[in-house]
Amino acid sequence: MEDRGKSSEVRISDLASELGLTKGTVSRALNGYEDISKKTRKRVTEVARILGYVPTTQARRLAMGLTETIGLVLPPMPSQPVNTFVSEFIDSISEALNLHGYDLLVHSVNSEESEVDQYQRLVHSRKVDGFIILRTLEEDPRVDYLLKEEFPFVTHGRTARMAEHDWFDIDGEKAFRDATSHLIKIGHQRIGFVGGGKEFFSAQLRLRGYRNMIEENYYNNITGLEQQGNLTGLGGETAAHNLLKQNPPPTAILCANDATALGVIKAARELGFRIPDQLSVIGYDGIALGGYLDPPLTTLTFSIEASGREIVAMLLRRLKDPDLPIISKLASATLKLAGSEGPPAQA
Amino acid sequence: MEDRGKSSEVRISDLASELGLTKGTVSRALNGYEDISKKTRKRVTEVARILGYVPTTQARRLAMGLTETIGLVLPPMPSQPVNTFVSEFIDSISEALNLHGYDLLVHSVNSEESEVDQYQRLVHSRKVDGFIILRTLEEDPRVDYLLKEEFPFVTHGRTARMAEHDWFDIDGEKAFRDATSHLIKIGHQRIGFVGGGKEFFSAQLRLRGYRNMIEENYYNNITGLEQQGNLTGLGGETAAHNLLKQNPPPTAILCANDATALGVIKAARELGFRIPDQLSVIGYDGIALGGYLDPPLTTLTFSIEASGREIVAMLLRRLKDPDLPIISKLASATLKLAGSEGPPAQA
DNA sequence: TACAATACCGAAACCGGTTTCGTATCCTTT
DNA sequence: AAAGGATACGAAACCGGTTTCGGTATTGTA
Repeated sequence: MEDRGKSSEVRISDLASELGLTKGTVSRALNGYEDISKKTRKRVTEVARILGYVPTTQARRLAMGLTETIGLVLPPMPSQPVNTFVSEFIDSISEALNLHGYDLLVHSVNSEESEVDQYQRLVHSRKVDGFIILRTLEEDPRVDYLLKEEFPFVTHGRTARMAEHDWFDIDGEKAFRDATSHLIKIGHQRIGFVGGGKEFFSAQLRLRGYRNMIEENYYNNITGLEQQGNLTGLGGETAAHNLLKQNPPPTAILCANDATALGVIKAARELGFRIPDQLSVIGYDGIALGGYLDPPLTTLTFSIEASGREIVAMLLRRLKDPDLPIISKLASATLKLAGSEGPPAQA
Repeated sequence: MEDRGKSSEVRISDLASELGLTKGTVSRALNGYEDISKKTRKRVTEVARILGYVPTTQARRLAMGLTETIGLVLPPMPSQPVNTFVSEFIDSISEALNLHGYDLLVHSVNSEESEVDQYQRLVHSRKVDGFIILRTLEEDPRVDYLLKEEFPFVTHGRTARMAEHDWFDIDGEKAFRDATSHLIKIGHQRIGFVGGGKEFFSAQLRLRGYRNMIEENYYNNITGLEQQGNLTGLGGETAAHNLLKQNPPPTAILCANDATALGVIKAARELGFRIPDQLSVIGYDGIALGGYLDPPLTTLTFSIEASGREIVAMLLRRLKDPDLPIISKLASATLKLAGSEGPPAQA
């Protein structure tokens, strides 16, 4: 309403001379210092509004010694079939950050540099106050580096050093206990599992949940049903082939994520298995698209948006008070029954 | 190799006093000015390396009067089933930008503010040098605003004012001519179309391609086969219901994007149509997940990564030379035949 | 040997803000 | 009426760099 067409090029000094004040006074007036008379403050804010003055972020941040920016370095994505997670996550954290006056800086690692180099550059050039780390590994070099630098960050996912840093994670172990338990309850005995790489800690925890529940139910004499995947559709396909060629084949397969589940389903179809009659499949992630499969994908789901908000809140708390003890939060996933799982066919 | 454990807090003044020089001299030495002796320059760079000096970005940018940052404001995403586009796009543009020393700032619009407000804030606070705009509308308020401010930007997608601004787009019109032509060639006569909202210019152009090809082949007496969708799975479902309850129903349906196609396929299945025997479906976007459907989705595809690189190149050219005439590029999509389309069943 | 040219660096202003400190004016108090 | 304390603002330093300008020491030339 008040803007004058072209972008306001008005600086604080312009405002000051326009008002017959010094820029220091103008700054204090606008920032609510108590040593400014009501009358002057009103005059200043009024003229600032009319002239469309907005402080230059760069200058303000330099003077105050902060960046108000947090960094997100996108991990290299190995041609995932369904990366919807990343965009939703970015959306949610940027919204949460913006709400608190923070900006989100997104970097990606080019092929010539290592991932840690990217972090190092951002730290040294002081472009960000902190990081959010995605897809943690059990032994994570990014975590090692930032801990060494004592630089603030929060991970999405735990690591071997989780006692030393803030983290947020979904309780994948419990989630897979639940899913396994559900399958057992409806009658399955030979339940397969397709995991992620050993390096992904979260995927390992999901395996642990599956394995514990299997052992608790005395099926531990049934072996050879664990497959190492890589969290992609292709990995799911080959793993499924390995499982389904067994005799007898498993009647259900749990997958460490939905992408893997898609691969498993594809391979199962090609081998002539009907889902869910001859094979139950359960994924993990809750990608929206699962609902459009035939049958719709039963999966373990959680709110990406809530995760993002929570992580941002944790990071901002950390930035405000670096001496806080480690913060962590374990949220839970819920089993969303759709159509890709059911009782096993009668033998 | 040379770093000293904790983050380097060494400033240019530290470096200067360490060397017995002034910071001006150090700055010039590091930035390749000609009035510095070889010997001094070597000494400076050497000590800088040992101390791990890296210039503070904020200060450098303030002094030089630039931000080296470009902004991306995520458009509100109405629960899209498959947003894989956004993450891939972000990945590619951030990589391209980083390569040229630019940063990517991602904002999202919270519910209380209008989208244009978000742009306005970023412009006035001088956080970015330019924008990349996604999902253009035919009448796009973001474009109107930035043109008024004479602020640099490149759109992904055309607008009604495309003659006045830089843009990159996929030739959706040609793509849908191709797809329609393909369907006609394999024998289809009743070909349906499910579009996007009227406000999305690109979706309108896809409709135009479809319509032209239909008319050229004298099927223009066949009407009522165009449906207005909204680029989501749900929209596809309802549109498909409308089309398939006709008598006779279409034997093929073209969809303005893959999400819509998923909805169409789901609805078709529910109504008992076998794909592709009784109904051919073709999407647009080339989402990776299409390959995991049964049957795999035939779709019009293009390289998101190449698009991102191209758009970044355009924007950087624009920033370097604001007086350049309008730059634009129309890339083409290719029809990726999979399994969701085929000859119509014999009548 | 004297002088002009050149090479090299120091000093200081500047970018656009914030913040500390000092002081003049005003009001209150005794 | 003089002293004391608030009140409200100006002056200046500061954040961490870059860039212009000017001066001195060194070299080259006559």
